[in-house]
Amino acid sequence: MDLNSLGIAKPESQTRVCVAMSGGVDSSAAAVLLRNQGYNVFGATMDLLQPPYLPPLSSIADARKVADKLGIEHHYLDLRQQFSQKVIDYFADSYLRGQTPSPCIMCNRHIKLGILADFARENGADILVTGHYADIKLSAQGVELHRGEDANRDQSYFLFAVKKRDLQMLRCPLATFCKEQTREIAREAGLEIYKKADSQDICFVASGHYADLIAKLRPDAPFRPGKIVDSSGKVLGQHRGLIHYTVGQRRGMGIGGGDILYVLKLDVPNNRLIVGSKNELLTTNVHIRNLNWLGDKLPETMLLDVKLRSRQKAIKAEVRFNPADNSADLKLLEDFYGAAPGQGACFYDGTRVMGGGIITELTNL
RNA sequence: UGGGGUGUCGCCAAGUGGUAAGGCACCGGUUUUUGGUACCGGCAUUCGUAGGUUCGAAUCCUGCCACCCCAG
Repeated sequence: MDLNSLGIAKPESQTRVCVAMSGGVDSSAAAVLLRNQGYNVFGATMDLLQPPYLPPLSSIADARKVADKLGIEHHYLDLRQQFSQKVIDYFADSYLRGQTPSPCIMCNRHIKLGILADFARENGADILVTGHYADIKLSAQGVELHRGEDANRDQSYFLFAVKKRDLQMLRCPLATFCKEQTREIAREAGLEIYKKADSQDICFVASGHYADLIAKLRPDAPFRPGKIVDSSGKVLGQHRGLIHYTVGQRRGMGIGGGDILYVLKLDVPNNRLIVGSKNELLTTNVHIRNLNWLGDKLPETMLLDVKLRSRQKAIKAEVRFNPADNSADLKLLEDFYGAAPGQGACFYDGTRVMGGGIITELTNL
């Protein structure tokens, strides 16, 4: 039996596809595409937000309208509790430790894939489709996750922590379209949402006010002003509370007169912000935990390209894996400034995402 | 009190008669499924102050003020 366009050995009409429908342009267009190809499509919309977070922007209603218009089955999932635990709690607790969380990575692992993938399987789906901009390639060994063609829009970084099992059923059909084409698909299908604005920023935080949210959730977080010191301990100024800073940050310290200063470290126990020159920010070794491997067999060591921040280009690194505790040590072979604990380290072998982990410690030489 | 020095944007700092460089900070923007980085743009009609000389001064002269150093 030949494989259909989604890599399943069944006719389209018997291939059941769950589309994660946010109510936005991308996921709606994805639903259009698959329905038009004759797949047995159903939509699932996750309800993620509840007070005191941002209101859900009417996207659930939009998703339902789109499903109706397309004439496909639609399911509503109330995941507010799970989202709050797996993403928002993680986000807040990370700040308590003086780290810089990547909520989108956790959301993709636990919610958008994780729970939703389980739901899709329970409802007989062979495939889960999302609007992510990343390239899924099928090989004899299974599904491979690759970078999206357009490096500017590539979202593969945010998917490295997805469970291998969930990745097997993931497809991202938008990876070959540009945004205009995607909108056109939605418009041609008669969907009103075709001109909706792109989403951005953290979905549960009003732009520019994440500290307010943490203050509500974790009154014990490091909000108190304290000293800004250089690496020798010399006091240079006052910070507004460690919560407002991240390693590698340059602005917001208000210290002028000398060279450019960057945040080197958040010293939570002493409530001090340690700053220094760009040279001091150079990171040579990074330790990661929560290793997620998407390749076939975990090697002992491997030369990989690693992306340590979403918008930073990948650099070469020698990675030594420690399967015993699911960690890895990276020796960076190119200059990298400002790796921040809490951020994701995504591994690439060429265009393929091999997995990654969460940065916990740095060594600057 | 005597001798010397300094006073230019929040900070550092060019500029010694021709009509205020630059850096840092700050602000704004671009990029963006993480408020980082990067990139772009803005930012002293005014040079401690009051007078004077001059066609024209932050730059020369005088008084005053402030701070610093040495002496006492």
